[in-house]
Amino acid sequence: MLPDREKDRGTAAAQARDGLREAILRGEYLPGERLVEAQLIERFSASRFTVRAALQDLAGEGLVQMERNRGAHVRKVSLEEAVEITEVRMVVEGLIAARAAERVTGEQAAELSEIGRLMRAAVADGEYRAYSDLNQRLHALIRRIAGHGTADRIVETLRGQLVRHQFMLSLLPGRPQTSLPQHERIIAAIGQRDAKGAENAMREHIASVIEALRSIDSLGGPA
Amino acid sequence: MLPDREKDRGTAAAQARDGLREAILRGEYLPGERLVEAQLIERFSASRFTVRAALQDLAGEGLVQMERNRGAHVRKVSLEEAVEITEVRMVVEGLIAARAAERVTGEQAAELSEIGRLMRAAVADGEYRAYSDLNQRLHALIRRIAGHGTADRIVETLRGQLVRHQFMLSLLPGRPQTSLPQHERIIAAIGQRDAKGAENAMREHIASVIEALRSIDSLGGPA
DNA sequence: TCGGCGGGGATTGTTGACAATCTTGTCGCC
DNA sequence: GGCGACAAGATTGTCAACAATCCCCGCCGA
Repeated sequence: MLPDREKDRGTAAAQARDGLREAILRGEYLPGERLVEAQLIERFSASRFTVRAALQDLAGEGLVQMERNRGAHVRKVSLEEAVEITEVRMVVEGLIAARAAERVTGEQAAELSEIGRLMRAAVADGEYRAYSDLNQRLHALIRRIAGHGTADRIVETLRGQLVRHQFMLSLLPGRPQTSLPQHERIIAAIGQRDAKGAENAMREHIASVIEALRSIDSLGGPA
Repeated sequence: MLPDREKDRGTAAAQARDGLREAILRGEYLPGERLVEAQLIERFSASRFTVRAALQDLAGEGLVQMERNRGAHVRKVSLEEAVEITEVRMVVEGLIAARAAERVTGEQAAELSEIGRLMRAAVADGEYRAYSDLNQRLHALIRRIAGHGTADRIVETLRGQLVRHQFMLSLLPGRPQTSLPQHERIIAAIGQRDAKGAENAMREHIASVIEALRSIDSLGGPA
């Protein structure tokens, strides 16, 4: 989906694009906020040409929205859209998990188990920030094991569109207790090279994320 | 994934982008062929600025590949990539089919059945071109019923990257006989509002497309 | 006081020119 | 005759200026 971008790392255009993406993902620009070209020019010491190219790229990734003669805004993702995006993530990460189960090596399986152990420890100690990091590491490792470039790019793009919602998710009390056993099932299935089981476990996991997403809204959701 | 583009329909930029996309999809520019800006400027009577924007957009869709200082090429999709892309399509269209089964109205179910009847007739009469068109109509209708914007955009983007391979698929003798019953099962499951069944039927159908894709290669594949 | 109507400022859209880079063809040397 | 360096041409990368558009604000009349 996304084009390979390894070719031009370091150019002004790439720097502006990556810098702006980071800034948006970090929450420096809030959803709906206007991205004025002149400001970005100053911030990234780039020309308008470069800034516009960066904005167009990020529009392609779904992070910003451009309207003719009205400029660029940080895209606002409604709850409904967030659910849709997560539904797609559910099936694509399911595919990734299945493929990871088919291709996993012994060493990689051990790495997965190690993450699982760290996760249990983090939950037991109430270190939710660490747990959240491990969660990311787990999903990333599974994707690396699967080695599915197309699915990978899509998931990465979708994830970018959700950072804001994901962030709120991690604040939900009780989430780790819910997701820990799900993660363990995923790890176990991949370790046993059980493709179908891994896919199901991953889908159930993300399905529960969708439920959590919905519950966020009902208790005074995003701004 | 793709940004909404209804805002600027009719502008020079949109015309260049859509025109170029059509040209690539029509096979007017072959995979690997260079897209020289000067030529495109003349062809679409657009400025370089506009042409570059169009190229960048299509790069975001995965149709063209841009390399710094080396210009834009029509992206070449290897068999392996084609399989990957179709695998993702398999799971995402599965999601779409499941959702279509949940939301289908009586009228829409009748429309689906009608397409099924026409398909049977087309295969019986050996009208494979008509069958291929019906195939597209069927998938499009299912997507419309599902009303899943995010999944829709992704499938559309992926489909674009495969036109060349899809085209060859339709030439495979015996394909219609294989896929007709699969289509019938999809239609039946959606008609019965059987979400799980619809998803499975769709996935089996596209899984068989993947097999067909692989077999194409083994008998003297794409240039 | 409220609603329509310009005017001014800000912002984006577009163009053409110039600079940097790559590709190709040729020449000279080994 | 083959190989590498060089130069010319082609192509893309970047920029700054100009034109078009929109939005907000104050003004006028009902």
